[in-house]
Amino acid sequence: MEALSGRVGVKCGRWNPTAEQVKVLTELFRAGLRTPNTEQIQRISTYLGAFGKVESKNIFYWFQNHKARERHHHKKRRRGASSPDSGSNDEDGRAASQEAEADLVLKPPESKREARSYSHHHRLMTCYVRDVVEQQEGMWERPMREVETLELFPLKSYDLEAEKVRYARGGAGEQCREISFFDVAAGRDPPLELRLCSFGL
Amino acid sequence: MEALSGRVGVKCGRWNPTAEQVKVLTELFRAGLRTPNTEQIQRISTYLGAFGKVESKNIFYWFQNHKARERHHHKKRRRGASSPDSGSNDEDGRAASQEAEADLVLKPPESKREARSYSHHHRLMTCYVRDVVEQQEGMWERPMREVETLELFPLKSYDLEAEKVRYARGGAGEQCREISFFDVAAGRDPPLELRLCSFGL
DNA sequence: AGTCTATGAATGAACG
DNA sequence: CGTTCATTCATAGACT
Repeated sequence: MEALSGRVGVKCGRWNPTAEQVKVLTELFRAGLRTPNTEQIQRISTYLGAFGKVESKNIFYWFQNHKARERHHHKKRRRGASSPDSGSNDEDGRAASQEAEADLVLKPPESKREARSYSHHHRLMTCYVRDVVEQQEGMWERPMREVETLELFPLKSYDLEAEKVRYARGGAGEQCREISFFDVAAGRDPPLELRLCSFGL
Repeated sequence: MEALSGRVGVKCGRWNPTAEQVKVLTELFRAGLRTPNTEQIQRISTYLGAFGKVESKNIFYWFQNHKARERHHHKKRRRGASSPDSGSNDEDGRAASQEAEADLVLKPPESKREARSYSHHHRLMTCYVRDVVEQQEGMWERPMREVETLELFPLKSYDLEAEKVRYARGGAGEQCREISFFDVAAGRDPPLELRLCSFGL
């Protein structure tokens, strides 16, 4: 059976969360996290990175989608019986990854003002390293890594048009690599205590 | 086959629309409905519920898939100029019910849950007219021909917003069709919740 | 048997 | 943030 929970295809065109990643995200969501702020996203992203490749934007989208969908049709929870997959596809065919089974312990938001933390996700910026590996004739032996920051999400012309949205999509001859996620480096605990504690190892 | 479509196997794992349900959905689609909003979905779902078990999300997915696939199938468009007005350029691959569209007046579902008295009625389905758009080689991607809404029934002064049907392309050769839902409670006429009238051709 | 295909379901990504 | 698009996974039914 294609019960290969470990996702098949491995189409590197789109993030395919692993079972562990989904589990963690789901837990966080269940715990109440709805709109993680940049810092939280970073943390989660970093944490989940241990289970597989993941970018911060994936985390961002995941929560956005999960939240939006929970209310669209998942609200009509009635079936239960079958519940094809979705929520609990786990079954963990086999914890593909090592037993780095991590559980998370997070404290519920202390106060209501928690959601206020997030404001602009436009703030998110990523640094890409563009390796100009043009192996063409007359290539400028200039392997300089041009680092440019670009917005993670294509913003609309509404605001911050001050910046130029450079689309650094994977182009021929040059590959982009993400080296860092956000413009901020969290060093302390976020206001909203969200801790990821892994135990078992 | 499941001519009776009375849900034979009862594969509770996946919705299996009955012939009647598919017919209605197909008609609605061919009539121009592409992305029903929540309310419309609810209506359709309720209506189709008389023919068999169905959830709102099924309706949602149905339209989503139908639209996506139709479009996906429309990629090879490479027709050589055909007679102007050559309305019938099927393209539909599987031309479902290309003809039987005429006067499809759905019989009122007789289920215990009848029409609840809606204090006010409003047009739930927009009616749009789309005339034949012959696709020529270079201009087939005509934006949206501003569809216009027309009413058959004496609608009150409802806002004629017409939900800016941004995507009206697709089914080339679309004739004039009209759909409309209206609440039964509004009148003491026989409980007809959904009426689908097609004309043209 | 097995394979195709149509299509229901899901979800990542993105738009407005 | 609600909505929509694009891909993909999964499976019932049809065909050989």
